[in-house]
Amino acid sequence: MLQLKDLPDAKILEKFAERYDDVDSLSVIHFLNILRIGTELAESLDCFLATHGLLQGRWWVLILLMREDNLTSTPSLLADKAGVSRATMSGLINGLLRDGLVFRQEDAKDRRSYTIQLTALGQEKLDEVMPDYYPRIKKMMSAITMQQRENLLSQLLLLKEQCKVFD
Amino acid sequence: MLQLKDLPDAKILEKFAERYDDVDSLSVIHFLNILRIGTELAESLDCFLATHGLLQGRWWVLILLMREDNLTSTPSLLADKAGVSRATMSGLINGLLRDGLVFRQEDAKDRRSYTIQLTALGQEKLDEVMPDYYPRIKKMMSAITMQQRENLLSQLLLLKEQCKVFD
DNA sequence: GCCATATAGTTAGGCGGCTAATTAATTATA
DNA sequence: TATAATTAATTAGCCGCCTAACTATATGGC
Repeated sequence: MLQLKDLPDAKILEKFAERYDDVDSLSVIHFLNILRIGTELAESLDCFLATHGLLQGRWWVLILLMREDNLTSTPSLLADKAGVSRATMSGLINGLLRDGLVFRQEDAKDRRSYTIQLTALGQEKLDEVMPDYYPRIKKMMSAITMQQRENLLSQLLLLKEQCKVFD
Repeated sequence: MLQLKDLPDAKILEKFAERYDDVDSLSVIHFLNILRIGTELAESLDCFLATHGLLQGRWWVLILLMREDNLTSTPSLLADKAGVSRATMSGLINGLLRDGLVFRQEDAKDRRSYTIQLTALGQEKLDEVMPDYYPRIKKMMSAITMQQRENLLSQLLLLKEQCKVFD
């Protein structure tokens, strides 16, 4: 994420261009603005979740469980889907267990493993958050037309493919 | 940041729409994709900085100092501009001091305060990183036309203004 | 001039993420 | 079948961020 608040303007970049070759001021400004706005959108979401006593990590675990037909998954699958390490998932699950939002069932077949299932309390938590979440997302996205959204996404996707410039 | 890897598709959201009203699947998918791509762009930058032994926090401090005519600033100004707390800036500055990339001058007027200045070594560090950074940014952004970039930014800006939906 | 208030920076402690090492169990192979 | 390799989860320890509390200094009425 880009925490930087004081983004460079053309004047500042001109100064840097005196010392360094190949400074394309507009590219830099555009790139940083994209990162900055992404950060602000994500911070808004975090802030919203906080009003429901949740952070992204735990919220996504609950949602990933609710996606499953039997409301059940395993720590390693959850880690992969949530995009965190297994160590981090251990911690997230412990917190959710402590609060009674999920419960743990030993796996009879593989004694190294266990499954995690959403509890009624976990479902209640989602039933509190999601009906507040979806309308807000709908409202936010309604700020731009469907055509604009598709353009936006396709252009972001082009940039994402260019992440390889940093390899 | 959106760490989630397994973004929901229309089928999953349909399932959620059975339980919750007002689920606009496309809005959710678009919103999460924007956050996800933003996260990936930021991760690429982090990864690039890591190859030069830097993380964003310290890198931005060096750049903020280089922007100044006398290569000098104060901890609190740096914290505001970098978008981190003063406590965090204390830690960043200590690390940079330890590595000799900045140095500290007491303020004769106000004994609570001091100034931080970029050292020759700090400048060398930037002279190593920036000539590697700018061409990559230029190359990345060249994936989309100037017109597309402006559209992209103006649409992202519209969404950013809608962050208020989460208040 | 003195005390209340404000301000600059640091410290302490918490949190969520990471990697690397560890424990325990399963699977494959010689 | 004994052992090597793999896999699942946890633990330990680090890092960067945060807030709240603290220290030291400066400032502004009374």
